[in-house]
Amino acid sequence: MEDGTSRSPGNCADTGAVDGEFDVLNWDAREDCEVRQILDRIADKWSLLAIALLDRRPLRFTELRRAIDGISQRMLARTLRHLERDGLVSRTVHPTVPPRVDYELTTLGATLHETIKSLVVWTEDHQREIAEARTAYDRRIAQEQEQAAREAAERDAIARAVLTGER
Amino acid sequence: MEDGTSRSPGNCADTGAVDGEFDVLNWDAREDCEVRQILDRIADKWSLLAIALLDRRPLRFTELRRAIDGISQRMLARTLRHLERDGLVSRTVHPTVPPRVDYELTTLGATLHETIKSLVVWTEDHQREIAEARTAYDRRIAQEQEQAAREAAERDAIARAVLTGER
DNA sequence: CAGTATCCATAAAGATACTG
DNA sequence: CAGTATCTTTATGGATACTG
Repeated sequence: MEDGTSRSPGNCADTGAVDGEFDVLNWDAREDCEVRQILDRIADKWSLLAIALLDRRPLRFTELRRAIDGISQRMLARTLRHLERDGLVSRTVHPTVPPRVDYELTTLGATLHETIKSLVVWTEDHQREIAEARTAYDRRIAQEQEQAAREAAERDAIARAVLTGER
Repeated sequence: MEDGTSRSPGNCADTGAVDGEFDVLNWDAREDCEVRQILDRIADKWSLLAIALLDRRPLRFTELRRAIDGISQRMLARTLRHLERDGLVSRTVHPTVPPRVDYELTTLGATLHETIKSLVVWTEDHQREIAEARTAYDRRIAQEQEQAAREAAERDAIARAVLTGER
């Protein structure tokens, strides 16, 4: 069996009313902070997709597996157990033959989905901008490398010329 | 040098106006979908924190390193390059001695921060609920295991009794 | 069907050392 | 200071076998 988050409890949001300016660099500073742990969990690649998909209707294990392209059986099981443990997803076993297990968002999970959705919507809205930024960046890097190569070649040529002259 | 996202372009949001019900399981189904790739990037553990921290003011490399507890130099450099490539963060080199490099959110990055913030706020708001859910889950699992152990012991006892009787 | 358990190959993250 | 290069460790994914 694999373990989940069994490290130190480490709650860090108990700083009370401190200086607002310094709080900035402190709000989720410590790694063992509970908020950081939760964020790591829900901002996870697979968790995000699972929650997004479960919003519409309950889904079975295999339905999720098919819907989330690229996830392994192991990772899906793991992700679902984590989400269940955090109270975001409920697992319902129907005592039928063959067995049927439905996963669905809890009330808590549904509230999370709202913010997740805004993230997805943002991504869709700015997809093109990001693609353009990437293209521009890659082009710039390529140009810089070419430039560096040219300069290196030039230095080489000068060095060779000097050596030839000295000879 | 490490490469970034250089796989197939794979845009999948071009399905136009299809059946809304089926679109659900298709909206980010394919792994090489551009939206999926962007989500994986921005929903990343470190990216999230970097963007959250950069919202307040520009920060230097080392400031970020100190502010994001637990991040390695390598991962910070990597994360920042990714964010820069995606046009979310700008990198400004000041030609001073010692060198000074400022990172700050771009306009695009600032819009993303809005949704990231809602995620962080959600986490803070529901931190306690999640903690309770975890405790309840862990307790339930422990009880189930105890129960299973008891049943196994009982079966053992019965089996032994039968064997004794047969003997 | 819905998993868990295990072994293995690979990829990502971490630690460390070194450079402009 | 702001990184890159390199090596090590850990996490993840794939395949397979096995339960209830």
